[in-house]
Amino acid sequence: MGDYSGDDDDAPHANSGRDGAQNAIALEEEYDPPESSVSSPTSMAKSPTDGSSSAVSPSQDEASSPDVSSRRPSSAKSTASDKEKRKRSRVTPDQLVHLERFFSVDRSPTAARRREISDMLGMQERQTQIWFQNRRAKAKLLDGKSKGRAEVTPPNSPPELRPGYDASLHNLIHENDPVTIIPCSDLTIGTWRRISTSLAKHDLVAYVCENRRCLVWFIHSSGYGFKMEIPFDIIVETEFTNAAPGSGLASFFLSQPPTFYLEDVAPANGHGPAVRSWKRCADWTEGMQATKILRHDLIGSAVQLAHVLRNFQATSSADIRLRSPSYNMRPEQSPALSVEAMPRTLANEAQGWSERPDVLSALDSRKRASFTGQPLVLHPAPNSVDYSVVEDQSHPSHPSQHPSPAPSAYQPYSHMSSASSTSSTYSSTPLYPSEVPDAHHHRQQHPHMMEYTGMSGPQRMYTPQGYPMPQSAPASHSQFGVAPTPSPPILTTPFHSRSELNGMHSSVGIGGHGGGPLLSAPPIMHYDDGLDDRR
Amino acid sequence: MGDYSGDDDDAPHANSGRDGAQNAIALEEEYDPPESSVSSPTSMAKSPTDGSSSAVSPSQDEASSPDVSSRRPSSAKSTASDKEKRKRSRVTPDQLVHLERFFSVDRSPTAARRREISDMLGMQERQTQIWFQNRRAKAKLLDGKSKGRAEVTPPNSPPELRPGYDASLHNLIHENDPVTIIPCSDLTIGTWRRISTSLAKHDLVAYVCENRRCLVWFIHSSGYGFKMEIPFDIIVETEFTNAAPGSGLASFFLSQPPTFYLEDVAPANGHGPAVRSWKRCADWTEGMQATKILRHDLIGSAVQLAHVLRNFQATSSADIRLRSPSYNMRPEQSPALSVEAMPRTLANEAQGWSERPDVLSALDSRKRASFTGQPLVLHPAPNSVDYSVVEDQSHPSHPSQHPSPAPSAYQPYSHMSSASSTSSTYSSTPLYPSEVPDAHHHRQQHPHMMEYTGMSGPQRMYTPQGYPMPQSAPASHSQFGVAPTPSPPILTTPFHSRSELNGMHSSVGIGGHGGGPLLSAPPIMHYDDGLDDRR
DNA sequence: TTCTAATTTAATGTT
DNA sequence: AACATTAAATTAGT
Repeated sequence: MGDYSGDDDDAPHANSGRDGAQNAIALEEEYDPPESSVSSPTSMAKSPTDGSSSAVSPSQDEASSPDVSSRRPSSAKSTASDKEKRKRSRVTPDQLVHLERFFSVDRSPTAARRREISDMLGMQERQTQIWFQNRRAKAKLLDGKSKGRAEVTPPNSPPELRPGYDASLHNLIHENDPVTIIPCSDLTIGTWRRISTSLAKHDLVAYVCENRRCLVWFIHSSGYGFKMEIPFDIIVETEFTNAAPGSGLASFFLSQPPTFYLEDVAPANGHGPAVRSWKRCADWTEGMQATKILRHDLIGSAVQLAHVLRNFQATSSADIRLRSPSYNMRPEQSPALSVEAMPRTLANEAQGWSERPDVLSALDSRKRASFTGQPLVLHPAPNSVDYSVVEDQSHPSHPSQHPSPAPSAYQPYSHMSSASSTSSTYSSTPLYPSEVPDAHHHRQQHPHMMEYTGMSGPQRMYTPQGYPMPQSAPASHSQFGVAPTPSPPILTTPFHSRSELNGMHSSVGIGGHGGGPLLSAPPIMHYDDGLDDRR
Repeated sequence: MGDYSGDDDDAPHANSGRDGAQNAIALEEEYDPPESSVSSPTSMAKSPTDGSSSAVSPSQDEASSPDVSSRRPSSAKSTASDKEKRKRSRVTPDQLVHLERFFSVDRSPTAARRREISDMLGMQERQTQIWFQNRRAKAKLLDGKSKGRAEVTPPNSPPELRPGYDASLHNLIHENDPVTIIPCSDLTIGTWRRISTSLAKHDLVAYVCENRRCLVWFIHSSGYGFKMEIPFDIIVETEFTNAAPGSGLASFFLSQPPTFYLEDVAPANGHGPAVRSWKRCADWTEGMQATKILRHDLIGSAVQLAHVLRNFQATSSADIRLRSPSYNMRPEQSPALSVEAMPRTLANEAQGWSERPDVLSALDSRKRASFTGQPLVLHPAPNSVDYSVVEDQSHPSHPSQHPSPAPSAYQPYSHMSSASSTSSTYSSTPLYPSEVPDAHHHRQQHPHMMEYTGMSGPQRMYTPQGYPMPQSAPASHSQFGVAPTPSPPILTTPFHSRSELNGMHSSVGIGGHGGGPLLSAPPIMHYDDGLDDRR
């Protein structure tokens, strides 16, 4: 009855038209089987030992003696050294680093993308494919596990970082100091906006580094890591507003622009598995807005954000005013922020971010919902809510955290300039072709958004002076010969739009598939002068 | 480095359209009512194994008395359990056994046939269809692989069993002892004849088992395995004649009937995947001719046969006379055996074997050509031809195999009775309705054929006495309730004529589609008393 | 033992 | 139906 495809009728498949040739996928292309042992006659299924994936074997020596050339451990595959049995190639540590990065960007790369990766890393495509498969399986297992745990996690437990303590996340940000993760979903600076696709993907991570006394926004885009650090000392004011239930908007008002970093991956040069370090660089936000606009809006876990802000109040210097969390959970009731509250998203979309409209709109609506919540009313922090100190495990939390100095009265920032000055400011440094000043103006229609939008004077001076602008680096500087460097995280989420927007992979580079028009901005290149990551 | 081709070209597959957003969901498929299906609750990936095995596991007892209920591993539980995404059902071991059998008969069953199978096995039709698809893919892969390997095989290598060492073949015959395959195409015993459709299908396999000191004819028909074993010691004489170039006819003259076996498949009783064993049984040849006619004619590879015969000479007991290979390659010159030499095929055809006349006639003409070759002249074995011992690899051949007791002089069998006695003999046990005594008489026109045709006395005693006749087993004894067991390999090749001969499936049973009139013989049933396969 | 590379199988989607 | 591809499950190797 419910036959699924007509399909009946016997097939006169005399064709055996073998070999699409192109595919090669497969199951072992290259069964070069001089004598591969059919192995046990027990069952035909059992003896897959035959030469499936020969080649590759990254010789083990490179584990210890790392030689950059390890990238292509098997380039001269014809060595014939391999007897037969050699199954199980090992992925080298540096290969692993990159694989993990690629994975964090796109868990299911297309065949074409896999091929790129394979070329870059000197792996067989089959290997790469299998690696991703297994990695996906592992990931699913892991976050299935963590999820299962999360469900079991008592909701009353203190808002420390998730018990899960995502190791891959910490590997991603590779900070040497302990950090406290702040789950977040959305970061907005001016018209520049970054949306996290899912918490699991870690494309947007906020965290606090107590040791270095700074807040950090980490962004993972196109396989590369970006971050900006905000020293506690330049945070002049914070605001907190409840948005959706459980979710809050924290606004940080700075006295100076943050410091920008870019991940530098030295492919196992000399020895040791691929050194990744943070290199200081120029503002990589679109239009360098983060240099000009000193207000940062972060949407994330209400309790965690509240806790972080409260902590600020305790530890940061004198002029910090904690505007405090407000816990009136009435998200739908206050239409203070209408849809127009987020006009910048429209601007972003106008820039060509149209792929996956379904997801986009979904996220957008979610975001709007966030902003339709409580307006930015300032309440004093309810002391009744007592959260323990949020600390990274393995991190000895500072015992005395200056138990909340008396919050002084709210004092608005007088040094803010008008919106008009803002527009003039950044139009004077037209570094990004994709820059859209209009969006900026548009945004200013809402008072909450424009309030701290413009800023003048001293901050401007700080901007890209000693630090390289992305465009200035030579293209040949990339790690791989293959049109390498990532585009800066201009905006939006890193969507690997399986795009078929044509064969753009050759020109766009590593993480660039699907970037679309956004990638018209010149790629950021690594810059490694004396500036190294401080710590 | 031909491994990943297409490397050079710039991946023109912009088409590699990955999920186009919308389809990603695709959960809507929901192609079936929540009925059967093993349905592993998706989340707990680890457990499906236990679920399937435990649910199905035919306990020990029902291995002997195959319970029909095992057919539906999930029938009872099917109710509410399958909540969510019913993914990845697993085919149970016993289902698998039967699927493999069906597959061996017909790789591409029609939709109707699939439906039968699905019903029998308690699978969804969709599952069955997919299983066959995947199985075909696997088969293609496999024999593509083996073929590629076979081509590499040096043709100059000694006529040992092919280096290919067809694992599937060995799986098919599942002998515990090492064996030496004798490629062959045609086996004739009296009017009973078995033609191999192609070597690849393994529907007729001859092999030598040195350990057990016997020759074996293995037949795969209708998904079931049959074999008869001929102990070296009962081979009183052999003949060899060249037939077509490279092909020879070996005749074996026995002192007793061979021993008959039937494959018994115990569907994974208790644990372990489906135990297949050889059960002794009654003569399954048409009219039990193999019990009465002690001459076996085997056509196969000349060199291999010659080698085997020569080996006999060395290892077998006294009264064996090797009539020897004659290597006069003059196939066309001796019309000693005319077309009338093979009247039995006509008889066979008269019995209704008319399907696929194209193939039949083709084979027939080939066979005739074989017999028009050198007449059965007996030459001494040319010692100049020295073949190394044919042994299965990985088999430590027994050093001392009763080093041939002193061969006594050839003594013709005096106890053989006339043809008339023969007819009376087997008419006294009219077990096979389809038995055709006429054919027998007909056959006797040829001296070579009639020489050992009749036999009496002791051999008769050996016949189906302690061994079950196929008919004697109760029909309910089958594993499936559905007219289960195979017909004996009455004659001819196992042709799965996608028959559409109408809905005969309900009565004929598992492998029976397309059997046509031949299936009028009652099916052989499994018999499992104390007799187990010896080894 | 755990982890991971590789294999096998059921299923899906595409053509 | 073939074909490619994948998720799920399993098998091994270190």
